[in-house]
Amino acid sequence: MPESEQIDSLQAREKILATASRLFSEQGYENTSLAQVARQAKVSKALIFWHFDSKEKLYRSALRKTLEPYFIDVDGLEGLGEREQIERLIDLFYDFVHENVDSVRFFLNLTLQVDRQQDEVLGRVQELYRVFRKSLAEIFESGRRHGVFRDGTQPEREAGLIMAALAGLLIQHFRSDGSPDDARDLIEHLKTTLFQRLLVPAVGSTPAGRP
Amino acid sequence: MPESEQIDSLQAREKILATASRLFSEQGYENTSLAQVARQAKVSKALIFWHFDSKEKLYRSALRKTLEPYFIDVDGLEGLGEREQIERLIDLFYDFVHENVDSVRFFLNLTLQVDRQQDEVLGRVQELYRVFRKSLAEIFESGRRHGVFRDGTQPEREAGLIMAALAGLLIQHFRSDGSPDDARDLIEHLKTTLFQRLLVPAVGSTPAGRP
DNA sequence: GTCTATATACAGATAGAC
DNA sequence: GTCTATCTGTATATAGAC
Repeated sequence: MPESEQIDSLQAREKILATASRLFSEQGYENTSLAQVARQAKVSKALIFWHFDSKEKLYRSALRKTLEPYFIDVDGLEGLGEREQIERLIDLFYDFVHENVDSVRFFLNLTLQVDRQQDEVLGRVQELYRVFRKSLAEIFESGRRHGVFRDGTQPEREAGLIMAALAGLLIQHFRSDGSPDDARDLIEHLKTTLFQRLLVPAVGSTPAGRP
Repeated sequence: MPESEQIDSLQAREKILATASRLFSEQGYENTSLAQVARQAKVSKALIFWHFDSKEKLYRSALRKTLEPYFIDVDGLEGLGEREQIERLIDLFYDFVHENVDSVRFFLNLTLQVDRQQDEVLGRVQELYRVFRKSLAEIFESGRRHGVFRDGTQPEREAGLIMAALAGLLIQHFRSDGSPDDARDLIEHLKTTLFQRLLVPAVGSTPAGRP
C-alpha cells in the first residue's frame, strides 16, 4: 500500500475535522448541516460518513479537536509572588478568551444546554474551570500563610468571586454592544479593588476600618 | 357572530403561545418542532400556521410573551439608604433569575448566538441589563455625594463589576455541578467585600463627623 | 377557527461503482 | 478512500373540507 494514499486520507479527514470544528463553533450543532461541511471541506457527504460514521461522532471528534488549546499554562507562575500569580492567572484567562472567541462561545453555549450536560468533552471544560478556580484558591491560601494577604482572607470565596467576574465579563464580551475596552477596564478594576482589600498594608500605616 | 367563538379562538391561540414559549425556552428554537408544540397544546399543526403564519413569527410572539415578567421593580427602593438599595437590587436580580431559570437560560443562549444578535426582543433584554447597571451606578454616585460611600468610589466601575459577578454566577448556576448554595454564598461575599471597601467607616462614638 | 391530507424541501444516512 | 445516486424520515408549510 503506497504511502501517498494514507497521507491523502489523513488530509481529507483533517480537512473535514477542521471545517466541522469551525462551523460547529460558529453556528452550533443543529444549525450546521453535513452538506455544508462537505461543501466547504470540498468533499462529498458520503466521505464524511465513511470517516466518522455519524454526525454525532463527527461532532464529538470536532469537540476534541477544538479542545486541544484548552489547558492552563502554570509554568510561567514559578518564582512569582502570590499577588503577581493571581494577576497573571486573570490575564491568562482574559487573553485566552480573546484568542479563542468562537470556541469559548461554543462551549459556553454547551454549558447552557440541558441535554448536553453529560457530554464528556463539556466535562473536561468544566474540570478546567474547577482547576483554575482551585489554583486561585490555593494561591490565596499560600499568600495568607506567607503574610502577603490579610489573615481574614477567605481563599475559596475570593476565588469564586474572581471566577464569577471573569465569566460575567465573558458574557458582556459576547453582547454586540459590549466593548473590549470596558472589559479590560473592569479587569483592572477587579485587580485593584481585590488587592486594596486583601494585601497586608506596608508596615507603619493603618488600614481604614480594619484592625 | 357569537362571542363564544371569539373566546375559543383566543384560548387556542394563547395555549399555543404558552406551549411554544415553554418549549422554546427549554429546548431552543431548532430543537423544537411545530409537531411537538401542536401535540402538547392539543391542536393541529395547521392551526398554528393559521394563527401565526410561520414558525419564525410564532417564535417572535413567544419571545414577547416570555419577556413579559422582565422588568425592574424600583418601587421597593424608595426611602431606603444607598447601601440597602444596592443590596436590594442584587437580591432582586438573584431572585428573578431563580424564578425564571428557563427563560433566562434561553435569553442567555440568544445572547451567544451570532445570527440572532439583531433580534429586537434580545435588544430589550440587553436594554434591561443596561438600565440595571445604570441604576446601580446612579445609586453609587448618590451614595458618594451623601457621604455614605468613600470619595474615591467609581460608580460606573463598581456597577460594571457587580453586573459581571452577577452574570458570572448565572453561568455557574447553569453548570450541572454548580450548587445554589455556592451562588448564595458568593452573593453574600460580594456584598460584604463591596461595602467593606466602599462604606465610609463609622466615626468613633460621636455622630458629629457627618457633614 | 379547526381539522385531515398532502406538497415540498432538506436533513442524516446507505448502496454500490471506481 | 472517494464518489454519485438514492433511501428514508421528518420538518415547515399549504389545500381544502367542515
